[in-house]
Amino acid sequence: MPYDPSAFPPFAVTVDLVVLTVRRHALCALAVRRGEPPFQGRWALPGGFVRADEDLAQAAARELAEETGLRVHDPSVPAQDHGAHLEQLATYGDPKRDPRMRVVSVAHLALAPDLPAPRAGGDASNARWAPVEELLQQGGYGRDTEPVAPLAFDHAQILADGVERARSKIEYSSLATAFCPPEFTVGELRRVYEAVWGVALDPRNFHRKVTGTPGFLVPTGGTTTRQGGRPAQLFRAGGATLLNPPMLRPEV
Amino acid sequence: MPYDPSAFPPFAVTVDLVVLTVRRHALCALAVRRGEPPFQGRWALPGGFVRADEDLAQAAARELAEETGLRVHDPSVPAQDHGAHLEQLATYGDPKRDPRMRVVSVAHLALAPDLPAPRAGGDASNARWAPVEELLQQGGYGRDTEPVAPLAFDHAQILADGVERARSKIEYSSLATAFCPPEFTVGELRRVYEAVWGVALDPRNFHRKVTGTPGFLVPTGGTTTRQGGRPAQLFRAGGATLLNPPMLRPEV
DNA sequence: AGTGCTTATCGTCAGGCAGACGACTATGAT
DNA sequence: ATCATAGTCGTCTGCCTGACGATAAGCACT
Repeated sequence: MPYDPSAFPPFAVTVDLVVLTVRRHALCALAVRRGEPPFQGRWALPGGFVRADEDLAQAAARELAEETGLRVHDPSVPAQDHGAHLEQLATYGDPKRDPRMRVVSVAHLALAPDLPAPRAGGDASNARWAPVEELLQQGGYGRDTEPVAPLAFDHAQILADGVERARSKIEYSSLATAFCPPEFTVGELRRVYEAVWGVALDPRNFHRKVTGTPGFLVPTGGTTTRQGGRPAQLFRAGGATLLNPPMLRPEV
Repeated sequence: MPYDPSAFPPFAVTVDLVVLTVRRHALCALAVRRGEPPFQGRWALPGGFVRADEDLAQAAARELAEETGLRVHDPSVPAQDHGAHLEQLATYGDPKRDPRMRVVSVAHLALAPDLPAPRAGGDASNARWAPVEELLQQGGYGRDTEPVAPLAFDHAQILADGVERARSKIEYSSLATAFCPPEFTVGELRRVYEAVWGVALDPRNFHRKVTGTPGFLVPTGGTTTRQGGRPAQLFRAGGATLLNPPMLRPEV
């Protein structure tokens, strides 16, 4: 069968981003306000079309930089100590997910430390960090007792999948450190787990677990007192990327 | 910005399938021989274009049925006791992955019990089950001391990702039962783990683990002796889909 | 300076689970 | 009858976790 362009239907391919961070003890996602139909005025995940000469990961990294200014952390650059974690999440291709045309969206998951105010192409009022609980509740009320419309398209599903991926992945990997600044304390790391999982963890057992896992944390020698209380040792993420045995998420 | 078809480049979207099964104590994948360029005559993963009105999962299920005759197991049909497991794996979209045009492929992972001879549109010589080791070794020799060409396109990467997904997912889920017939013994299930992981497991500890996990296995009352030796109890997969604590994969 | 509050860090103890492995059972093959 | 094969039940030891007591070292008061 020779190459026949009419043998397959054309698709538009986009990348959508679930960008997560931890702010004020809550897991938050980046949302942008749609300026055009469909779903005009509603909140959505950031994203855009994949360009003709671009890999999917490149497109996701480009969109992430455009929306947040974040560079993606590249393991091949050892000196580069900052930058977000970015990974492919899943692909969504329901024929009716975009009323305009057939769009297949390759969703990506990005994890970032707490950032300054977001920018969406320079317009701050059209982008915000919102607690994922608030974005996922359908037709409820947000923090300001302001009615919240569901996310545009199937973005609520994408966000839920991204949050679930993050929740499960910090169990068995060092991914939680992606939410932390380059140097952090055990308590700050514990608060990341608590925010992402929405549970309280025993500080003593947590401390034993993370400091007792070889290669997970590397002490930098410094201490800090930015949390109040007794000064805490500062750490950097160690080379170990897998956590074995995993951190156990408490039952329910 | 109004809707402008020229604002985004057109893509072809395909689904590719990593269909895994366990045959003769080895993890095998379904491969089909390409009948046309590019990569004519080389082995590849089964797959095809997504149709205009089709969801991605529907397209994958359709391709799976066309290649193997397998129906996908639908949890909403309780009486249906056979059928493959099918899940989305990842999406591959390098601009040069197909020399003809820009193709984004949404790979899916399917797990099936040992099947009769494969069929590829009725032509058996163009489809086969091959041990994944054989398909993944680059330019080596297969079981018949016959030189093996690498898989077409980026299918070696896709297969490797699918195998890795299967290997890790049987740790913490009941997915290994998808490789078994509807009724199976503890030993048969253990041989699945051994084939997928490529290790030997202690039969006594394995038996204790799987029979001691509530809801994982349900005895059917019958016994069988198809493996030789003492007759073994027959089980069906229980309702538990998550295995907690997980089955531990031995080190290295 | 002292008191109280906060957070960090170290220790102890009991229970659960996994790895190693012995022992016994029930079939088919010779 | 004996052996080979596979299945099933126990035992023991070590590791890890959850629960929680105790101490350390800062800050904000008075």
